[in-house]
Amino acid sequence: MAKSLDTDYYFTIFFDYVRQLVDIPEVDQEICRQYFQPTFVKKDTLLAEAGTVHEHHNFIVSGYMRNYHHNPDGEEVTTDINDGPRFFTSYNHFTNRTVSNENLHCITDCEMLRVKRDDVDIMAEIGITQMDYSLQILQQHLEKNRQRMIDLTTLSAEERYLKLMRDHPTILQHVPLKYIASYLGINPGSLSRIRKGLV
Amino acid sequence: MAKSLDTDYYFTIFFDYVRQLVDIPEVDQEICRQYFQPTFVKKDTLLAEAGTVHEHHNFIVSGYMRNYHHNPDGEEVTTDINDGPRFFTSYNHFTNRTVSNENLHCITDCEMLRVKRDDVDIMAEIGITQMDYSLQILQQHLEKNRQRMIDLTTLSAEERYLKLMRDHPTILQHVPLKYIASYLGINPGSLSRIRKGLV
DNA sequence: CATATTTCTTCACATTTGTGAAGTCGCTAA
DNA sequence: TTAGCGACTTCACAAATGTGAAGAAATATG
Repeated sequence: MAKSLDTDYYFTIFFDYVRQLVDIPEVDQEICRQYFQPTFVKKDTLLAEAGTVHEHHNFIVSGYMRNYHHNPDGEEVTTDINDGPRFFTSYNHFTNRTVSNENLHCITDCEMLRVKRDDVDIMAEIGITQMDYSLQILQQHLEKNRQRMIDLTTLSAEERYLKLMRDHPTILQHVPLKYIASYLGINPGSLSRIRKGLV
Repeated sequence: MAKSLDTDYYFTIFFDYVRQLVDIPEVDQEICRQYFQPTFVKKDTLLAEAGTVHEHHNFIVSGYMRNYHHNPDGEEVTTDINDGPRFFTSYNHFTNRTVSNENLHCITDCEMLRVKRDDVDIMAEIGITQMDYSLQILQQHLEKNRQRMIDLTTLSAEERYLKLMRDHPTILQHVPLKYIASYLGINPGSLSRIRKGLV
């Protein structure tokens, strides 16, 4: 019944995060403990690969991950950088079980809670809470996307970097600059010059 | 029972659109006909204003709309441009009934189906279909956003314009260039130069 | 129809950002 | 330790985009 002590706090962090949006009945919490698999992943692991069907829904307890793909020219493009706690999945391909074109890269050591694709459906059947929550979290993501698109269309490269620095200072300490440059849509050389100009 | 003939095709278009993602039982269709209000809006109408709580969920049957706000410098920024059929609502503020910072502007004459905020809840109670659909449509939007962010970070201004031209040629015929420029994150003068260079 | 207003274009110039080569630094593996 | 590799920086130059003013074109208004 009781889980091993050392991964207990995974769920503490997880439930605290979820409770920001919606209440979780005891029953549902137990279901989560049953299906979510505490996982430790070493730095520089490729958790899910482009060209495959992603089998897990991931919740980052701690650590830094990024999402990237290769464009038609073969260049790597980082589309998202995350520091937990947060869900981190390419919803579209995941729910439809289609081949994803994205790679999930653990930049640092990561503590995660993972749930298999099939188990998501089982959980959905058991309780409606999960669906309700899904709606909310999708909306939250949409809102974040909206802001990021506004930033990309209205801010200069330097302003985007400054904003990232202000809003997510720890990312800069953990994530290689080349990924940050790609995420911000800035050439690595240009980012270097921008950083130089700030001191 | 029967609706007036001239707005009947509003629902035809609406149901055809929804059916691309999910089946709609007859019962649900009747509920939709009951709560969705066919609306005709003249060109250059401000359908919903920043600083207010948006009271309607909008489905564009035909016409061109845009979403814009004013940034801290007071400059107008177009964040989305749509040609129907499509839903068009700032989900986040709508579902939470919070004051929106966005303006919904009908660029051309628009045919729409609108449903009041309160009625959305009633419909949700009646059937689960609507919720299931919401999940899907939110995911679809997320996917579109993702692609747009990729374009903004990896394509040049000219490439973004060319892509819009290729994927949505009719937008160019109906939407003033200043809005398109704002949407693409390009200075209107620069867009003019880019267009000149293409012939 | 004439006028006023808005949108779009054009231009010269400033600024920002990209590019590719070269160099520095630090880490890792043999 | 040393060689090698990847990440980051630096530089000079090229290219792309922004800016503001002026004018042309289109559209709205009386």
